[in-house]
Amino acid sequence: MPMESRYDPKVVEGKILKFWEDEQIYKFDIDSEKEVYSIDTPPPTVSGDIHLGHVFSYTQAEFIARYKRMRGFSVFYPFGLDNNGLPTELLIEKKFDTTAEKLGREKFIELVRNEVHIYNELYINLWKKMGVSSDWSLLYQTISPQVQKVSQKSFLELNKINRTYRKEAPALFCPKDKTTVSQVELKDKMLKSKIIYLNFSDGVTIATTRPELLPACVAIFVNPEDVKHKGLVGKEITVPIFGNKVKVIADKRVDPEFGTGVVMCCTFGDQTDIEWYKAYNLELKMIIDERGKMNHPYYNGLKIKEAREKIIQDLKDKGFVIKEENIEHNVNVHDRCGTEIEFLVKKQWYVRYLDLKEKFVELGKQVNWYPPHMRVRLDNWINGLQWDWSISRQRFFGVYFPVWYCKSCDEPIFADEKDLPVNPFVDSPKGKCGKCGSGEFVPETDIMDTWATSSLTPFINGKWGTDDRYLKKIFPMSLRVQAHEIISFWAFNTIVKSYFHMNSIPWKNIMISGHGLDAHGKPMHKSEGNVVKPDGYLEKYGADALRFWTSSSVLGEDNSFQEKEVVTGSRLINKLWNLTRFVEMNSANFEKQKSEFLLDSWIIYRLNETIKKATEEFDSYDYFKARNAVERLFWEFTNDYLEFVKNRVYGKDTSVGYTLNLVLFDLIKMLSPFIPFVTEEIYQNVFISNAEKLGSEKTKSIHTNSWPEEKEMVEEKRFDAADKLVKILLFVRKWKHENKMALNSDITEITIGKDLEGALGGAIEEIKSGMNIKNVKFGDGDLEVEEGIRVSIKG
RNA sequence: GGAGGUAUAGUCUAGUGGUAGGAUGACAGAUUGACAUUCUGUAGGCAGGAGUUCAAUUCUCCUUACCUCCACCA
Repeated sequence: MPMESRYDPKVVEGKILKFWEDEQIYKFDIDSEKEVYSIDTPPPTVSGDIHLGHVFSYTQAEFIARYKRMRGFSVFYPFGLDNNGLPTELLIEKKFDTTAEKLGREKFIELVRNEVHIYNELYINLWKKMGVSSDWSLLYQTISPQVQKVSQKSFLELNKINRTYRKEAPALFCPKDKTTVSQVELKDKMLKSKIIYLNFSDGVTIATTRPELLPACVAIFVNPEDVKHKGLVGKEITVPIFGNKVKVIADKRVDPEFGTGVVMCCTFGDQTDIEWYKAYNLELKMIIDERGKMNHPYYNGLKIKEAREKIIQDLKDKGFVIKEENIEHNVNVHDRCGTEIEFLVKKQWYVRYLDLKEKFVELGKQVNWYPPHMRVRLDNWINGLQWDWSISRQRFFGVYFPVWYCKSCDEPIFADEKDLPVNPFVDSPKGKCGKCGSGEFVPETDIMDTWATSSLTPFINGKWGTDDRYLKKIFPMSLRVQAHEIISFWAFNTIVKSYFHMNSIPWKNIMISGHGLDAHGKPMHKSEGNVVKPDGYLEKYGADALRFWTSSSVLGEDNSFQEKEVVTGSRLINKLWNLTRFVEMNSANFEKQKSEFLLDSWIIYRLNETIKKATEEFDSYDYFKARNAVERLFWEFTNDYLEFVKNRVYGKDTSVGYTLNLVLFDLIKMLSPFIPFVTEEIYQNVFISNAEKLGSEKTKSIHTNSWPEEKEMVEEKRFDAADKLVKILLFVRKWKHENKMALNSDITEITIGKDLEGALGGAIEEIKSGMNIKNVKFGDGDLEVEEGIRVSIKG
């Protein structure tokens, strides 16, 4: 088939995509006898915000998938979408300028469900266009009933093995919007405030910005290193106005330099209060209610700010105030309305795992980490864990707990596994409360933490509880791919769940990608306005060229996006295209044969070296080093070897035809994981008909063809001679350039050092033909090519 | 504040205990029997300081800057 004179990615990539889909090239066959290679990829959060950073890390896994497929594995490569979480909620709230609270739970959920597919399509289309070789029939979504079922099943199993419990815990709460909020909805804000120095008993002075919380004071803290206050530890101090006594405890979270170095802990004024409450098992005194009003009798239902004014006045009147200062400090406010966040106490579900820290570290070590140092982050995270995993979220759009509570005694009732997935707002439990016999129930209103579900991706992919054949085939998965900032969440929680459910590590290998940065090396953030969208570049240069950029740094390193890098990619693609055209035009007819030419041995030897190197690097997930090796051979092949054998090509020498096709086919194969479209097009045009002649199977697609194997060995001695020949030819080329001669002009005579006569004496014709040299002789060379190689040249 | 990472030509990136490789841009030249989205060549670089060593860009420590995660001032 004659090739088009120009390669147009816009036309070809669309055509190839359709071909892949029609022929189901990437279909996973559950019944295949081949060894399975299963990949656990991150389901991107559907937030409407796709940028080149995503493309960067996702395609890195893609290279591996394609490599493993060519190595003969049955590759299980599913894709997922994480669309059940808060980002999706916020996306829809923003689009319709509404909130879940305004619309009401059921209406809101319906709206999200109806809208989210629009965004799903954006993601899927982009990944398809990028050439992601997933089996799209394996696509999962975290809002789907199947995934909810897996997630609820996991919860029930954890409950069965006594790994869940319910406990009162603080929830973030916005007193203005009267809603619970999540951590990602917070932002820092500098606020002007007053800090009041209060006189407690025993000569203790405490500085506080929240005097209204005084009735909720449950303890007093000092730093253990603080010499000034060492004597206080263990004493009981009396709280002003309210007169109750609280203990003094030493804790390193206290900054001895701030205020007076003595802190009161009120449940709950801020994050530290919560930590202390948990760490020291302190009494709980909640004095702010869900409407943002004080419910302590002292305040008689005042709002927070009014309460502050009242108590300050009261404290002043009674002489407890020593001084007040104006300060500016950072506080957490609700992103949407700027109101200072308060804490509420709600009963929430936890997964008990604090007793297993050592086990988790050990499991982390059983996984192979690429790059290895990334494991340290997991270790640090696990070792620093201070409490169990809270999996309740006071939001709307997510996986429901399969739980109801008895209306009269609050006893939890769990759903039956065979009824999953359940919606506790719609479905009801069967029978009566096992504790009190009541028949009335209320649903759990919280939803599960998004990590409680996404930590189950191996189980979701394994169709756990639906078609366990999958789980048997793919678990533990061969590879997890993810970015580094979520090691402590996604990677860790997946290890936790796999341990509880399967007593196993979830995957054998984990590959951690870096971030794609903007052109100035800054991370892409919406708020910075430096988010680079892929679409324009995809349109302009095609997916192959864009993938060239994503493969241009080592695994785990960040890489800044440079359009020029994409241009470099498209030049390589263009060169590859034209090289193939040249070979096809001149050497379409070749026969397998042994070549007597030194240059042929040289390029075959180099090919073998490259295959070996690329294979090794790919096996350790170092796609970039593999690419580098292949790229180097590619340029040697086209700029050096091909130029030196051109006269043989024009002379229709069939032995050069065979070598050209043999090397080029392997080059195409080795480049195909990186630039899958153009290599497929070349394969379909040229190599599919010659595949068998070149020692490969004739497969439908290059991507299901075999990874190259090393060719017949070239003796070291023969390669050494060939390598010297190449160096001499390169030297002559440079000499021509320095003497302002055309590269195809004639050289009268070259004299090669006599000591090389043994090695090169039989290759006179090759030397002549390689650089258009009229006469070659051996004798004394006056120019040094390199140590041991000397020549003289007559122009 | 804690943990981890990074620092290499104008720019983007490899790599090494002993002459630092590639891309891109710059400059010079060649070419029209595949390719001007070509080819050949030239110039240009290891953040700063201390230490270990015969030898440090590489190993150790410190400083500075940036990135990620965690914590965050009562």
